[in-house]
Amino acid sequence: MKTTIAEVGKHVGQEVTVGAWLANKRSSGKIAFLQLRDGTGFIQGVVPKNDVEEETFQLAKDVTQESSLYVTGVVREDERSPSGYELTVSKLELIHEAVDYPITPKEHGTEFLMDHRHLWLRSRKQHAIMKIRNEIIRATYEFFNNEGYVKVDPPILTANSAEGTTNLFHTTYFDEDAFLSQSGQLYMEAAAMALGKVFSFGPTFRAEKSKTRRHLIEFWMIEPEMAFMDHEDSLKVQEEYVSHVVQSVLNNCTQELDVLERDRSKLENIQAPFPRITYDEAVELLHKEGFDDIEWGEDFGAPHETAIAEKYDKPVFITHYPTDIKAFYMKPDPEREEVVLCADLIAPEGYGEIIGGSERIDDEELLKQRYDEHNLSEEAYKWYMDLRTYGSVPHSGFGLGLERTVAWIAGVEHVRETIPFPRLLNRLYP
RNA sequence: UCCACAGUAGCUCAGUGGUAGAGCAAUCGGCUGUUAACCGAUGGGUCGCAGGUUCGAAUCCUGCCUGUGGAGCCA
Repeated sequence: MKTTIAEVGKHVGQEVTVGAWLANKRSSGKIAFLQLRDGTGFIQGVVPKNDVEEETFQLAKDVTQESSLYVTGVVREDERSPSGYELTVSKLELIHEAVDYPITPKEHGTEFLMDHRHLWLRSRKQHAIMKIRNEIIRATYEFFNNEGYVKVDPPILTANSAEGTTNLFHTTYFDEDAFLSQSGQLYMEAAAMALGKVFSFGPTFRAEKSKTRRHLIEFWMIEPEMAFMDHEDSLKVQEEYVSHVVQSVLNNCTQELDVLERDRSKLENIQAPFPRITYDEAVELLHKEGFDDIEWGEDFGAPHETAIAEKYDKPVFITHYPTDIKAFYMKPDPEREEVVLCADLIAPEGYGEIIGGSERIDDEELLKQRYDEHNLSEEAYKWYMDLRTYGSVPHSGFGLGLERTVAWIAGVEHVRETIPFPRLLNRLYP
Protein backbone atom coordinates (compact mmCIF):
# COMPACT_ATOMS: atom_id res chain seq x y z
CA MET A 1 0.00 0.00 0.00
CA LYS A 2 1.37 3.42 -0.97
CA THR A 3 1.41 6.03 1.79
CA THR A 4 3.38 9.00 3.12
CA ILE A 5 5.68 9.30 6.12
CA ALA A 6 3.18 11.58 7.88
CA GLU A 7 0.54 8.85 7.57
CA VAL A 8 2.55 5.76 8.63
CA GLY A 9 1.04 5.88 12.12
CA LYS A 10 -2.23 4.66 10.59
CA HIS A 11 -0.53 1.54 9.23
CA VAL A 12 1.26 0.02 12.22
CA GLY A 13 1.98 -3.66 11.57
CA GLN A 14 1.21 -3.35 7.85
CA GLU A 15 3.55 -3.39 4.88
CA VAL A 16 3.64 -0.01 3.11
CA THR A 17 5.57 1.65 0.30
CA VAL A 18 6.75 5.27 0.46
CA GLY A 19 8.51 7.38 -2.14
CA ALA A 20 11.39 9.10 -0.37
CA TRP A 21 14.81 10.69 -0.56
CA LEU A 22 17.77 9.51 1.48
CA ALA A 23 18.64 12.29 3.94
CA ASN A 24 21.49 10.35 5.59
CA LYS A 25 22.49 6.80 6.37
CA ARG A 26 24.52 4.76 8.83
CA SER A 27 25.50 1.16 8.38
CA SER A 28 27.43 -1.65 9.92
CA GLY A 29 28.25 -5.09 8.53
CA LYS A 30 24.86 -6.60 9.24
CA ILE A 31 22.43 -3.70 9.62
CA ALA A 32 21.80 -0.39 7.82
CA PHE A 33 19.85 2.67 8.98
CA LEU A 34 18.35 4.88 6.29
CA GLN A 35 17.18 8.36 7.25
CA LEU A 36 14.29 8.95 4.85
CA ARG A 37 12.27 12.06 4.03
CA ASP A 38 9.36 12.53 1.64
CA GLY A 39 8.30 16.14 2.25
CA THR A 40 5.60 15.14 4.73
CA GLY A 41 8.11 14.06 7.36
CA PHE A 42 11.16 12.07 8.33
CA ILE A 43 11.43 8.39 9.29
CA GLN A 44 14.19 5.85 9.80
CA GLY A 45 14.25 2.72 7.66
CA VAL A 46 16.03 -0.26 9.25
CA VAL A 47 17.56 -2.85 6.91
CA PRO A 48 18.70 -6.05 8.71
CA LYS A 49 21.03 -8.03 6.47
CA ASN A 50 19.71 -11.46 7.43
CA ASP A 51 16.07 -10.64 6.64
CA VAL A 52 16.40 -9.18 3.13
CA GLU A 53 17.76 -10.25 -0.23
CA GLU A 54 21.46 -9.68 -0.69
CA GLU A 55 21.02 -7.02 -3.40
CA THR A 56 18.63 -5.06 -1.16
CA PHE A 57 21.20 -4.92 1.63
CA GLN A 58 23.95 -4.04 -0.83
CA LEU A 59 21.79 -1.17 -2.18
CA ALA A 60 21.15 0.05 1.39
CA LYS A 61 24.91 0.18 1.97
CA ASP A 62 25.71 1.86 -1.36
CA VAL A 63 22.83 4.31 -1.84
CA THR A 64 24.04 7.91 -1.82
CA GLN A 65 22.70 10.96 0.02
CA GLU A 66 19.58 12.49 -1.64
CA SER A 67 19.05 9.57 -4.01
CA SER A 68 15.34 8.87 -4.51
CA LEU A 69 13.82 5.49 -3.64
CA TYR A 70 10.64 3.52 -3.26
CA VAL A 71 10.95 1.95 0.16
CA THR A 72 8.76 -1.00 1.14
CA GLY A 73 8.59 -2.25 4.70
CA VAL A 74 6.50 -2.95 7.80
CA VAL A 75 5.60 0.01 10.04
CA ARG A 76 6.67 -0.50 13.63
CA GLU A 77 6.23 1.61 16.77
CA ASP A 78 9.62 2.14 18.39
CA GLU A 79 10.59 4.09 21.49
CA ARG A 80 14.06 4.73 20.10
CA SER A 81 12.62 6.77 17.23
CA PRO A 82 12.05 10.52 17.72
CA SER A 83 8.84 10.32 15.65
CA GLY A 84 7.68 7.13 17.40
CA TYR A 85 7.72 4.99 14.24
CA GLU A 86 10.22 3.05 12.19
CA LEU A 87 10.09 1.10 8.98
CA THR A 88 11.58 -2.40 8.85
CA VAL A 89 12.60 -2.44 5.21
CA SER A 90 11.94 -5.47 3.06
CA LYS A 91 12.53 -3.99 -0.39
CA LEU A 92 14.31 -0.96 -1.90
CA GLU A 93 13.81 0.32 -5.43
CA LEU A 94 16.22 3.02 -6.60
CA ILE A 95 14.46 5.71 -8.64
CA HIS A 96 17.45 7.96 -9.23
CA GLU A 97 20.98 7.98 -7.90
CA ALA A 98 22.24 11.37 -6.66
CA VAL A 99 25.99 11.74 -7.17
CA ASP A 100 28.04 14.09 -4.97
CA TYR A 101 25.22 15.96 -3.21
CA PRO A 102 26.83 19.23 -2.13
CA ILE A 103 25.22 19.71 1.29
CA THR A 104 26.80 17.20 3.67
CA PRO A 105 25.59 16.37 7.20
CA LYS A 106 28.31 18.60 8.66
CA GLU A 107 28.19 22.34 9.10
CA HIS A 108 28.29 24.84 6.24
CA GLY A 109 28.70 28.59 5.89
CA THR A 110 25.90 30.97 4.96
CA GLU A 111 27.23 31.87 1.53
CA PHE A 112 27.52 28.22 0.50
CA LEU A 113 24.06 27.38 1.81
CA MET A 114 22.50 30.42 0.12
CA ASP A 115 24.15 29.45 -3.18
CA HIS A 116 22.46 26.06 -2.76
CA ARG A 117 19.17 27.39 -1.41
CA HIS A 118 17.21 25.17 -3.83
CA LEU A 119 18.77 22.11 -2.11
CA TRP A 120 19.10 23.63 1.39
CA LEU A 121 15.28 23.72 1.55
CA ARG A 122 15.37 19.91 1.80
CA SER A 123 17.11 19.97 5.17
CA ARG A 124 15.22 19.35 8.38
CA LYS A 125 15.34 22.85 9.84
CA GLN A 126 14.48 24.59 6.58
CA HIS A 127 11.60 22.14 6.12
CA ALA A 128 10.33 23.03 9.60
CA ILE A 129 10.59 26.79 8.93
CA MET A 130 8.62 26.46 5.67
CA LYS A 131 5.91 24.46 7.45
CA ILE A 132 5.63 27.16 10.14
CA ARG A 133 5.50 29.86 7.45
CA ASN A 134 2.66 27.94 5.84
CA GLU A 135 0.81 27.65 9.15
CA ILE A 136 1.10 31.42 9.70
CA ILE A 137 -0.32 32.01 6.21
CA ARG A 138 -3.14 29.51 6.84
CA ALA A 139 -3.98 31.08 10.22
CA THR A 140 -3.96 34.55 8.63
CA TYR A 141 -6.59 33.61 6.06
CA GLU A 142 -8.57 31.80 8.77
CA PHE A 143 -8.56 34.82 11.09
CA PHE A 144 -9.57 37.45 8.54
CA ASN A 145 -12.13 35.21 6.85
CA ASN A 146 -13.71 34.44 10.23
CA GLU A 147 -13.86 38.16 11.04
CA GLY A 148 -15.66 38.98 7.79
CA TYR A 149 -12.80 40.54 5.87
CA VAL A 150 -12.63 40.37 2.09
CA LYS A 151 -9.27 39.64 0.48
CA VAL A 152 -8.42 42.27 -2.12
CA ASP A 153 -5.31 42.24 -4.30
CA PRO A 154 -3.71 45.64 -4.89
CA PRO A 155 -1.57 46.18 -8.01
CA ILE A 156 2.13 45.37 -8.00
CA LEU A 157 3.02 47.73 -10.84
CA THR A 158 2.33 51.30 -9.73
CA ALA A 159 2.91 54.81 -10.98
CA ASN A 160 4.01 56.37 -7.69
CA SER A 161 5.13 55.52 -4.19
CA ALA A 162 2.88 55.32 -1.15
CA GLU A 163 5.09 57.18 1.27
CA GLY A 164 7.64 58.80 -0.97
CA THR A 165 10.56 57.98 1.31
CA THR A 166 11.92 54.58 0.37
CA ASN A 167 13.63 53.75 -2.89
CA LEU A 168 11.49 51.83 -5.34
CA PHE A 169 12.42 49.43 -8.11
CA HIS A 170 12.06 51.29 -11.35
CA THR A 171 10.78 49.70 -14.52
CA THR A 172 8.92 50.87 -17.59
CA TYR A 173 5.29 50.48 -18.49
CA PHE A 174 5.40 50.77 -22.26
CA ASP A 175 6.33 54.48 -22.59
CA GLU A 176 5.72 55.45 -18.96
CA ASP A 177 7.79 55.10 -15.79
CA ALA A 178 6.55 52.45 -13.39
CA PHE A 179 7.60 51.09 -10.00
CA LEU A 180 7.21 47.83 -8.11
CA SER A 181 4.83 48.31 -5.19
CA GLN A 182 6.31 49.03 -1.77
CA SER A 183 2.86 48.91 -0.15
CA GLY A 184 -0.70 48.32 -1.28
CA GLN A 185 -2.09 50.50 1.46
CA LEU A 186 -3.52 53.41 -0.52
CA TYR A 187 -5.36 50.96 -2.76
CA MET A 188 -6.58 49.04 0.27
CA GLU A 189 -8.13 52.27 1.59
CA ALA A 190 -10.10 52.50 -1.66
CA ALA A 191 -11.07 48.83 -1.26
CA ALA A 192 -12.24 49.42 2.33
CA MET A 193 -14.60 52.15 1.07
CA ALA A 194 -16.08 49.56 -1.28
CA LEU A 195 -16.08 46.41 0.89
CA GLY A 196 -15.83 47.58 4.52
CA LYS A 197 -13.16 45.31 6.01
CA VAL A 198 -10.47 44.12 3.61
CA PHE A 199 -7.01 42.59 3.69
CA SER A 200 -4.28 42.04 1.16
CA PHE A 201 -1.52 39.47 1.21
CA GLY A 202 1.19 39.77 -1.35
CA PRO A 203 4.79 40.56 -2.23
CA THR A 204 6.27 44.00 -1.76
CA PHE A 205 9.57 45.49 -2.91
CA ARG A 206 12.05 47.91 -1.36
CA ALA A 207 15.15 48.95 -3.30
CA GLU A 208 17.04 49.81 -0.11
CA LYS A 209 20.62 48.69 0.36
CA SER A 210 19.71 47.15 3.68
CA LYS A 211 22.06 44.57 5.13
CA THR A 212 20.61 43.35 8.40
CA ARG A 213 18.98 40.20 9.69
CA ARG A 214 15.59 41.93 9.58
CA HIS A 215 15.59 43.11 5.94
CA LEU A 216 14.72 41.57 2.60
CA ILE A 217 14.51 43.31 -0.76
CA GLU A 218 11.36 41.35 -1.63
CA PHE A 219 9.06 40.34 1.21
CA TRP A 220 5.43 39.47 1.90
CA MET A 221 3.07 41.76 3.72
CA ILE A 222 -0.43 41.40 5.12
CA GLU A 223 -2.29 44.72 4.96
CA PRO A 224 -5.76 44.91 6.53
CA GLU A 225 -7.80 48.12 6.18
CA MET A 226 -11.05 48.75 8.04
CA ALA A 227 -13.75 51.36 7.40
CA PHE A 228 -15.43 52.86 10.49
CA MET A 229 -12.61 51.70 12.77
CA ASP A 230 -10.53 54.13 14.78
CA HIS A 231 -6.99 53.70 16.08
CA GLU A 232 -8.10 51.90 19.23
CA ASP A 233 -10.29 49.44 17.25
CA SER A 234 -7.34 48.71 14.99
CA LEU A 235 -5.01 47.90 17.91
CA LYS A 236 -7.54 45.34 19.13
CA VAL A 237 -7.63 43.67 15.71
CA GLN A 238 -3.83 43.60 15.64
CA GLU A 239 -3.34 41.95 19.04
CA GLU A 240 -6.09 39.42 18.40
CA TYR A 241 -4.70 38.57 14.98
CA VAL A 242 -1.11 38.12 16.21
CA SER A 243 -2.32 36.04 19.17
CA HIS A 244 -4.33 33.81 16.84
CA VAL A 245 -1.34 33.22 14.60
CA VAL A 246 1.00 32.37 17.50
CA GLN A 247 -1.51 30.01 19.13
CA SER A 248 -2.16 28.29 15.77
CA VAL A 249 1.55 27.59 15.33
CA LEU A 250 1.77 26.27 18.90
CA ASN A 251 -1.19 23.94 18.29
CA ASN A 252 -0.33 22.73 14.81
CA CYS A 253 3.48 22.80 14.53
CA THR A 254 4.67 20.92 17.63
CA GLN A 255 7.24 18.81 15.78
CA GLU A 256 8.53 21.75 13.75
CA LEU A 257 9.07 23.87 16.89
CA ASP A 258 10.97 20.92 18.40
CA VAL A 259 13.20 20.57 15.34
CA LEU A 260 14.04 24.28 15.63
CA GLU A 261 14.53 23.93 19.41
CA ARG A 262 12.17 26.85 19.89
CA ASP A 263 11.44 27.70 23.54
CA ARG A 264 7.69 27.12 23.55
CA SER A 265 7.16 28.88 26.89
CA LYS A 266 8.09 32.18 25.23
CA LEU A 267 5.14 31.77 22.84
CA GLU A 268 2.53 30.36 25.21
CA ASN A 269 1.75 33.66 26.89
CA ILE A 270 1.38 35.58 23.63
CA GLN A 271 -2.31 36.35 24.18
CA ALA A 272 -4.19 39.63 23.74
CA PRO A 273 -4.13 42.25 25.16
CA PHE A 274 -0.60 43.49 24.48
CA PRO A 275 1.12 46.22 26.50
CA ARG A 276 1.16 49.76 25.08
CA ILE A 277 3.44 52.69 25.67
CA THR A 278 3.40 56.06 23.99
CA TYR A 279 6.34 57.46 22.08
CA ASP A 280 6.76 60.03 24.88
CA GLU A 281 7.00 57.28 27.50
CA ALA A 282 9.38 55.31 25.28
CA VAL A 283 11.77 58.25 24.97
CA GLU A 284 11.67 58.73 28.74
CA LEU A 285 12.32 55.02 29.28
CA LEU A 286 15.29 55.10 26.90
CA HIS A 287 16.79 58.09 28.71
CA LYS A 288 16.44 56.20 31.99
CA GLU A 289 18.19 53.22 30.38
CA GLY A 290 21.13 55.42 29.43
CA PHE A 291 20.43 56.07 25.75
CA ASP A 292 21.74 59.62 25.26
CA ASP A 293 21.54 59.35 21.48
CA ILE A 294 17.80 59.91 21.22
CA GLU A 295 15.77 63.11 21.58
CA TRP A 296 12.04 63.75 21.27
CA GLY A 297 11.25 64.06 17.57
CA GLU A 298 13.76 61.48 16.36
CA ASP A 299 12.84 58.02 15.10
CA PHE A 300 13.99 54.95 17.03
CA GLY A 301 16.75 52.73 15.72
CA ALA A 302 16.93 48.97 16.12
CA PRO A 303 18.84 49.10 19.44
CA HIS A 304 16.17 51.41 20.90
CA GLU A 305 13.34 49.10 19.83
CA THR A 306 15.15 46.10 21.27
CA ALA A 307 15.71 47.89 24.60
CA ILE A 308 12.01 48.72 24.82
CA ALA A 309 10.91 45.20 23.79
CA GLU A 310 13.15 43.66 26.46
CA LYS A 311 10.94 45.23 29.15
CA TYR A 312 8.05 42.97 28.12
CA ASP A 313 7.42 39.28 27.50
CA LYS A 314 4.75 40.04 24.87
CA PRO A 315 4.85 42.20 21.75
CA VAL A 316 4.53 45.87 22.73
CA PHE A 317 2.75 48.70 20.92
CA ILE A 318 4.57 52.02 20.72
CA THR A 319 1.90 54.61 19.94
CA HIS A 320 1.60 58.33 19.11
CA TYR A 321 4.83 59.04 17.22
CA PRO A 322 5.69 62.62 16.23
CA THR A 323 3.81 63.70 13.11
CA ASP A 324 7.00 64.89 11.41
CA ILE A 325 8.65 61.45 11.26
CA LYS A 326 5.60 59.54 10.05
CA ALA A 327 3.80 59.10 6.73
CA PHE A 328 1.68 61.91 5.28
CA TYR A 329 -1.63 60.02 5.50
CA MET A 330 -1.60 59.41 9.27
CA LYS A 331 -4.27 61.18 11.32
CA PRO A 332 -3.07 63.63 13.97
CA ASP A 333 -4.26 63.13 17.55
CA PRO A 334 -7.15 65.64 17.90
CA GLU A 335 -5.84 66.57 21.35
CA ARG A 336 -2.21 66.91 20.27
CA GLU A 337 -1.52 67.89 16.68
CA GLU A 338 2.22 67.12 16.98
CA VAL A 339 1.65 63.37 17.28
CA VAL A 340 -0.30 60.94 15.10
CA LEU A 341 -2.72 58.10 15.88
CA CYS A 342 -0.33 55.31 14.97
CA ALA A 343 1.42 52.33 16.48
CA ASP A 344 4.36 50.08 15.75
CA LEU A 345 4.19 46.58 17.21
CA ILE A 346 7.62 45.45 18.42
CA ALA A 347 8.15 41.69 18.74
CA PRO A 348 9.94 40.27 21.81
CA GLU A 349 13.47 38.85 21.87
CA GLY A 350 14.95 41.50 19.57
CA TYR A 351 13.03 40.58 16.41
CA GLY A 352 12.04 44.21 15.89
CA GLU A 353 9.03 45.86 14.33
CA ILE A 354 6.51 43.41 12.87
CA ILE A 355 3.56 45.78 12.40
CA GLY A 356 3.20 49.43 11.47
CA GLY A 357 -0.30 50.89 11.48
CA SER A 358 -2.37 54.02 11.92
CA GLU A 359 -5.71 55.72 11.67
CA ARG A 360 -5.80 57.55 8.31
CA ILE A 361 -6.62 61.17 7.67
CA ASP A 362 -10.30 61.40 6.69
CA ASP A 363 -10.51 65.21 6.39
CA GLU A 364 -10.19 66.51 2.83
CA GLU A 365 -8.70 69.90 3.79
CA LEU A 366 -6.03 68.39 6.04
CA LEU A 367 -5.03 65.87 3.38
CA LYS A 368 -4.68 68.72 0.86
CA GLN A 369 -2.39 70.48 3.31
CA ARG A 370 -0.28 67.31 3.62
CA TYR A 371 0.01 67.03 -0.18
CA ASP A 372 1.51 70.55 -0.16
CA GLU A 373 3.86 69.84 2.74
CA HIS A 374 5.15 66.63 1.11
CA ASN A 375 5.19 67.98 -2.45
CA LEU A 376 2.82 65.30 -3.66
CA SER A 377 1.33 65.86 -7.09
CA GLU A 378 -2.41 66.54 -6.80
CA GLU A 379 -2.91 64.96 -10.18
CA ALA A 380 -1.18 61.70 -9.32
CA TYR A 381 -2.96 61.43 -5.99
CA LYS A 382 -6.38 62.68 -7.10
CA TRP A 383 -7.93 59.23 -6.90
CA TYR A 384 -6.73 58.97 -3.28
CA MET A 385 -8.26 62.37 -2.48
CA ASP A 386 -11.56 61.18 -3.99
CA LEU A 387 -11.87 58.77 -1.05
CA ARG A 388 -12.23 61.88 1.16
CA THR A 389 -14.33 63.82 -1.32
CA TYR A 390 -17.06 61.22 -1.66
CA GLY A 391 -18.38 59.91 1.66
CA SER A 392 -15.23 60.04 3.80
CA VAL A 393 -15.31 57.91 6.96
CA PRO A 394 -12.92 57.23 9.84
CA HIS A 395 -10.75 54.27 8.89
CA SER A 396 -7.61 52.51 10.04
CA GLY A 397 -5.24 49.83 8.85
CA PHE A 398 -1.88 48.21 9.36
CA GLY A 399 0.78 46.16 7.65
CA LEU A 400 2.39 43.01 9.08
CA GLY A 401 5.68 41.71 7.69
CA LEU A 402 5.36 37.96 7.17
CA GLU A 403 9.05 37.09 7.26
CA ARG A 404 9.79 38.97 10.48
CA THR A 405 6.79 37.26 12.05
CA VAL A 406 8.01 33.83 10.91
CA ALA A 407 11.51 34.61 12.23
CA TRP A 408 10.14 35.58 15.62
CA ILE A 409 7.69 32.67 16.04
CA ALA A 410 10.11 30.05 14.67
CA GLY A 411 13.03 31.54 16.61
CA VAL A 412 15.17 31.92 13.48
CA GLU A 413 18.05 34.38 13.65
CA HIS A 414 17.80 35.85 10.13
CA VAL A 415 14.78 36.57 7.88
CA ARG A 416 16.61 35.13 4.85
CA GLU A 417 15.75 31.63 6.12
CA THR A 418 12.03 32.41 6.45
CA ILE A 419 11.28 32.81 2.72
CA PRO A 420 11.98 30.02 0.18
CA PHE A 421 14.14 32.09 -2.18
CA PRO A 422 15.24 35.32 -0.49
CA ARG A 423 16.08 38.36 -2.57
CA LEU A 424 18.90 40.13 -0.76
CA LEU A 425 21.35 42.85 -1.53
CA ASN A 426 23.67 41.17 -4.11
CA ARG A 427 21.60 38.01 -4.28
CA LEU A 428 19.22 37.27 -7.14
CA TYR A 429 20.26 33.59 -7.44
CA PRO A 430 18.91 30.99 -7.13
C1' U B 1 26.63 54.73 1.19
C1' C B 2 29.41 54.17 5.98
C1' C B 3 31.92 51.07 9.98
C1' A B 4 34.04 46.22 11.46
C1' C B 5 35.58 41.32 10.09
C1' A B 6 36.69 37.44 6.61
C1' G B 7 38.38 34.77 1.75
C1' U B 8 43.60 28.19 2.25
C1' A B 9 41.01 20.83 -0.52
C1' G B 10 33.89 19.74 -2.59
C1' C B 11 32.49 21.70 2.77
C1' U B 12 34.11 23.67 7.86
C1' C B 13 38.61 25.48 9.45
C1' A B 14 44.11 25.48 11.48
C1' G B 15 48.61 27.37 9.65
C1' U B 16 51.11 34.88 11.02
C1' G B 17 58.36 34.92 6.92
C1' G B 18 61.47 28.83 5.67
C1' U B 19 58.73 21.28 2.63
C1' A B 20 50.48 22.88 2.15
C1' G B 21 47.62 20.58 7.21
C1' A B 22 43.14 18.41 10.08
C1' G B 23 37.96 16.89 10.40
C1' C B 24 33.81 15.94 7.30
C1' A B 25 32.38 14.53 2.21
C1' A B 26 34.17 10.97 -1.92
C1' U B 27 36.49 5.86 -2.94
C1' C B 28 37.94 0.92 -0.64
C1' G B 29 37.71 -2.25 3.75
C1' G B 30 35.66 -3.45 8.99
C1' C B 31 31.58 -3.46 12.51
C1' U B 32 23.82 -6.15 14.26
C1' G B 33 20.55 -0.42 17.15
C1' U B 34 23.04 3.77 14.69
C1' U B 35 21.16 9.22 15.94
C1' A B 36 26.20 14.97 12.71
C1' A B 37 27.49 6.79 14.22
C1' C B 38 32.40 4.79 14.77
C1' C B 39 37.51 2.46 13.23
C1' G B 40 41.52 1.79 9.26
C1' A B 41 43.35 3.05 4.30
C1' U B 42 43.39 6.02 -0.45
C1' G B 43 42.78 10.14 -3.77
C1' G B 44 42.11 15.46 -3.42
C1' G B 45 45.34 22.55 -3.61
C1' U B 46 45.94 28.70 -9.13
C1' C B 47 46.23 29.66 -0.42
C1' G B 48 40.08 35.41 -3.85
C1' C B 49 42.61 38.59 -8.03
C1' A B 50 46.62 42.06 -9.46
C1' G B 51 50.99 44.43 -8.14
C1' G B 52 54.95 45.32 -4.49
C1' U B 53 58.77 44.24 -0.25
C1' U B 54 62.17 39.94 0.59
C1' C B 55 67.34 35.18 -0.69
C1' G B 56 62.38 33.24 0.25
C1' A B 57 55.23 35.28 0.91
C1' A B 58 49.21 31.55 2.42
C1' U B 59 51.79 34.77 6.07
C1' C B 60 54.16 41.69 5.42
C1' C B 61 52.42 46.30 2.23
C1' U B 62 48.99 48.68 -1.64
C1' G B 63 44.78 48.39 -4.78
C1' C B 64 40.59 45.70 -6.42
C1' C B 65 36.75 41.81 -6.13
C1' U B 66 33.47 38.76 -3.24
C1' G B 67 31.07 37.61 1.23
C1' U B 68 29.53 38.17 6.53
C1' G B 69 27.82 41.24 10.77
C1' G B 70 25.99 46.03 11.92
C1' A B 71 24.21 51.36 10.89
C1' G B 72 20.64 54.32 8.03
C1' C B 73 15.64 53.07 5.73
C1' C B 74 11.59 50.25 6.96
C1' A B 75 7.65 45.18 7.63
